[in-house]
Amino acid sequence: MSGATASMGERVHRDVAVRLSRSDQRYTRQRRAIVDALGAIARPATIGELLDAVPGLPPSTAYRNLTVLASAHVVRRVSGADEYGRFELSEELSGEHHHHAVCDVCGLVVDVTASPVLEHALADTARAIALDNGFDVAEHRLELVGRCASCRS
Amino acid sequence: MSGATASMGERVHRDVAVRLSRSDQRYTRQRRAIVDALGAIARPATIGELLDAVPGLPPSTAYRNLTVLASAHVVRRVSGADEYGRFELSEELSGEHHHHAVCDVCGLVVDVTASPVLEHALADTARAIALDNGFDVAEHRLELVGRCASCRS
DNA sequence: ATTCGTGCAAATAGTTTGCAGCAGA
DNA sequence: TCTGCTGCAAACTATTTGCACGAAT
Repeated sequence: MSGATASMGERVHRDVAVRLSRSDQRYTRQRRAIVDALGAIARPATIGELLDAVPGLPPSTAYRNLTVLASAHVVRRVSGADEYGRFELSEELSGEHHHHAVCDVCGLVVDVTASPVLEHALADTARAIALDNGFDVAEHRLELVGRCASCRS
Repeated sequence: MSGATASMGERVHRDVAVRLSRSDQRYTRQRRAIVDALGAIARPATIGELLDAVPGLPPSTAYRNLTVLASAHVVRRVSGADEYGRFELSEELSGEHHHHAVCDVCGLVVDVTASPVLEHALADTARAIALDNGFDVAEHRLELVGRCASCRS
């Protein structure tokens, strides 16, 4: 496996650069570092985790850049069980549609993927429920709540 | 319909009292007011909404009581699109299993219910996905993301 | 009576903003 | 070069805590 130090695929960085330039934004050292860190962590990360993962990244810059990256659809804001801002690379970038499993003890959030068959079934059900409720739905998210391995004691 | 002023069903209050006494907690004026307000609002409410709904409720008391009520399983903490603490009565109390539709423009969260058939299909799918991912799942939540009526402009 | 809840005010933590200097396109 | 990003520090806002008084069992 490639280390967390190595930058992630050039493809991703190129993609990010394009998305940013669309909004007249630059792809800078810190933004690159944030994207790399999110790629390395590989699950929704809190601001605190990001600050730890990128030494020398001041909170103000982190917040500002996450806002910018979110509006450029490079990252997405996720909410877990507790109230901490969590961010992950957008699905368009990471290339895989996934859902989340949330530990109701420690708040950890991990990614889970559904097989195509299950994903299809899920999408159908979500669409039907939305229809029944007159909601104009763009997207569905499934959250599995339970215990993570380390809280299962 | 019964007004928002009237206290909600006695059954609910009795149930809350029992749950609280189990943890050696008292069912006080403010806790009662919070339960009534959540019942009247009928969707996940932010702290701010609660403070408005219950005149004379100081923030400190609201936070403290919501924490107590949450650990007594009277209310549940919910997260929406933005980062605000939101609370709703627990499903065991309100008696109905439901999901949430989140407006990705204004952050409003409303309850949606699924027909028994759809709910069953959803539960099956969720269980299968959890199984595939080796997650010990207690509960599933579906979130529909889209636009609420007033943001649909 | 005794223990816990309440409300005020002060303390904290998380997040946002102003501004002068550095860096990317 | 020219505009926008960065980092520091100050400002805010949301949430938590200490403490003396009032209320529930």
